[in-house]
Amino acid sequence: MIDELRQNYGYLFEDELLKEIEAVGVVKELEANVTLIEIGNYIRSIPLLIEGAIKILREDDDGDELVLYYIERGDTCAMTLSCCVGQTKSEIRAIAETDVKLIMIPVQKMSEWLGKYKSWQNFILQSYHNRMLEMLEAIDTIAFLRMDDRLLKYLRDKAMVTHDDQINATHKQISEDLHTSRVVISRLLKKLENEGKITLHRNHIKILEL
DNA sequence: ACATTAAGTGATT
DNA sequence: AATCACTTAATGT
Repeated sequence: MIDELRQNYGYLFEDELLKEIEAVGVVKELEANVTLIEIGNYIRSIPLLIEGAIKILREDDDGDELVLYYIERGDTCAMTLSCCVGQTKSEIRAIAETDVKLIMIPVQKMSEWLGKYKSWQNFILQSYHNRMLEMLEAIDTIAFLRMDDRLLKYLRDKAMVTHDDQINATHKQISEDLHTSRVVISRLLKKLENEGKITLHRNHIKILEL
């Protein structure tokens, strides 16, 4: 575990902190599409991502989902942090986008380290900041962009996060992520295909250029 | 061969 | 951009 830690966080944290993380953290491996955090859950530990990607969703009153942002290697979840500190319920749902390996850190340690390690403090603050920026971007996308732009961004994000130019999702799943109807996605995807940016197949999409 | 599920399309709001 | 109604195509049993 210490090797994986070094590899992914070594440049961020000092040795002492890495050792503490090793002593107290629990490694977890999850398959794709497993729910890590459900809305309303209380959170008792902080995830540090080693491998894979996690998708953070918000759910509205009707139970419709909306993707807020993705967490990747070297990230942690900002929502988790605010929940832990405030001892409140989770406002979001976290689902493993790919197979995922992560280290869970108990809340107490995480706040203890805040005072103890400058690097940890920076890490937390930095990741909070990044998440904030991503959130703003997500809001912009929803409020100001039309569906076709949102779809493009979605495809780009998804390809980036999975490190693959093949996207395995049905039009229906995409439409649910983007909070729209399947028909609209089909039409927009068709348009992108005609523009030569993607090719469509049953159950997956191949990205040519974005 | 038949049922099921994914995707494509025209018309309407 | 959403919804309906319907078609076509791919896949599973």
